[in-house]
Amino acid sequence: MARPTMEDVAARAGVSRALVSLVMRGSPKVSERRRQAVLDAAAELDYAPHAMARSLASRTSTLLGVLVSDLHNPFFAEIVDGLDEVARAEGFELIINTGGLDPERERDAVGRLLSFRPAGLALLGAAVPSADIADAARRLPVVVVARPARIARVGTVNDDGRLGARLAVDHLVDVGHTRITHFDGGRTTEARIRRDGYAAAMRAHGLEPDVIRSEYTDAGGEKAAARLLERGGELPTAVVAANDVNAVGALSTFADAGLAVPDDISVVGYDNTALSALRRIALTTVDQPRAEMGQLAARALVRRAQAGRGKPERRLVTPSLVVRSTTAPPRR
Amino acid sequence: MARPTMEDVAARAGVSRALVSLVMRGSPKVSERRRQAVLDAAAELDYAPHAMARSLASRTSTLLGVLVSDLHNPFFAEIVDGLDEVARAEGFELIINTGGLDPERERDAVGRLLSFRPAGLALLGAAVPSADIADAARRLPVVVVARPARIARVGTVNDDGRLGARLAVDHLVDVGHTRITHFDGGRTTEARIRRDGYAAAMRAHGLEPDVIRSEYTDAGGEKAAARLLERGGELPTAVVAANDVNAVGALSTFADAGLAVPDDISVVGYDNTALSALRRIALTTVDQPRAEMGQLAARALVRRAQAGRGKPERRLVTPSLVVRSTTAPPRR
DNA sequence: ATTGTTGATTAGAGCGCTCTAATTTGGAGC
DNA sequence: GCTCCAAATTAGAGCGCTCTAATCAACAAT
Repeated sequence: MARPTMEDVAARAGVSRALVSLVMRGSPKVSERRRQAVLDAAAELDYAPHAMARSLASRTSTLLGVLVSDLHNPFFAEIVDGLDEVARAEGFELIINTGGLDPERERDAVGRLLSFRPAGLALLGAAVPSADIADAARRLPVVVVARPARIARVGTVNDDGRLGARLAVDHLVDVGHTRITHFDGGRTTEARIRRDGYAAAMRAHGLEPDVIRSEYTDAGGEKAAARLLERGGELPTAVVAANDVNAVGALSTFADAGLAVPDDISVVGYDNTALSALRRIALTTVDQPRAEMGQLAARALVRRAQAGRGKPERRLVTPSLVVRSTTAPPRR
Repeated sequence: MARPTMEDVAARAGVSRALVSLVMRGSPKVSERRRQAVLDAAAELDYAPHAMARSLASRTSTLLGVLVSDLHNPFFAEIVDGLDEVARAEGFELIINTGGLDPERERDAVGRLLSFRPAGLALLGAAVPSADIADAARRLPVVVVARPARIARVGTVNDDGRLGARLAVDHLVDVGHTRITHFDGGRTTEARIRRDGYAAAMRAHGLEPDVIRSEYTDAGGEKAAARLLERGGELPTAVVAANDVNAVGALSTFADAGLAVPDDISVVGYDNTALSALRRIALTTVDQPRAEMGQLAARALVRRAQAGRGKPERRLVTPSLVVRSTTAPPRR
């Protein structure tokens, strides 16, 4: 059960502990003969360096703290995939906590992550109070992903939600729609940006914006669609939903009401999660490059961790439209 | 940037380092007066213990290593949620790596996790060679989740796939089906168990099993359905799919072929992922209690980590049927 | 005052490693 | 053989903490 230490390897190889350390770190200033001896001894003992001891002694860390608001949401899971990919390549490990969008719990989670003195901290769509983020950013590189924020020393990675919303509107206008309603994502900054983008795009086409308050869930989409139907008056011919699950909720309600999609009404989602690609759903949607966002975040942290200092970047990735089967010219 | 150490707190509070250590660990044998002094000093300096130093000195760890084959799959993400919940409650943190079902890469990932000397290791649906798992199990508590395995000293948490498959078949037979085809999940042990469960259940009802080789993906479901249609002869009236995404793939193909679900053909999924609950999909499926599986795994690790020794458990959780709208009596 | 006794506090070693500075080695050059 | 020098190796301190054993304080009992 007790694993061998560097001391054991040194004894077996007939060298000093320091030499074993050099070999383990791949130092070039070790003679070939000794290196082999050490490597052999290590292999015989099945030795592997103790990452924590190493970290403590070298005052460096190969840990990246990650706080995910909701792992269960595939959107974040795919960002974590991107983080993981870069972390692996750069020799870092992810230490993950979830926050569940509860500020108190998220503060605690951040504190626990920081107690490991990680090399950097990534917050994915988290609701941690800005003041705490700022505090953390004084001690280590921090990057906030999928939540627009301007906090001193804090890097961000977001998609250009304004552009994304415009892509959706432009596409619908292109195929002939003029009455386009937006189901929004609620009170978050991200939702506000998309909503503003939608409104600006509508006005640019000389059209009247029409927003129904909603949220980033399946049920939210159902309710918003129901409200739209109850509202009376002329129905829009297209809907720009808050995100993919919201769109799928709307799809359900429209189907129940006997409305055909896309013939009676077109629907555009947002995120391009795996969900939208299912042929059964085939949702036209705005792609957010999630893996890329995760990669950018990880690279930013690694870079700043290694460079000692370095100013945080605010990255805006470019969304793109993916046209599937839920949009078509309006029936005239 | 340099965080205060226990030494700093001790100096400020006018006590020894050891006393600060006791206070930080909530020891009862500290006078109230000193405790307050230490707590105040710690607060003033914004001190927080260094988890790695603590871990090194105490020869214990509050890290649980987690290897996820595919985080992007919501099934695993929800298991991680369960792990995270228990870990948080018990004062542990998760250190996560993904393996992508590539045995070589997974071996490496396990090695990296072990270099942190975690208190336990959870493998979620991973493809790590059994020999490596056995090796790891010699050094620390290991639990394999969602992958039936019998390895010395290794705990497991799985659902009873045989029962799950039977639930699906029984339900279909109950509502009147007799020609029921299974799209299987390929070569994995889990898939074999479900396949055997399906076949046994069919025979128990005096029916002939009929399996089409498939896999745990959307595309796999589409292909299997296509093969079924091309095969000619009388079509089955129901399909037990490998899992939810496989079922959704089948749904798409059936829709394209003009087959109505559930009127022309019933479909049952497996897993009860969020996907199946979408009203647009409303898939009848077998629920695997994923969060519970994660919780059980975490608890098993924590228990064994704290108990020193302790024999690994093999837990079998009970799946249950969730009837939605893709199953109905066959048309006669 | 002296002696116990119990509870509170601390000294000091050590966890497994890295890092700096010092020492040793092995030739090259004479 | 001897000197010098660069390359190879090592001694030893120290990272921030915990743990054991020893010391100290306070107070009741004699």
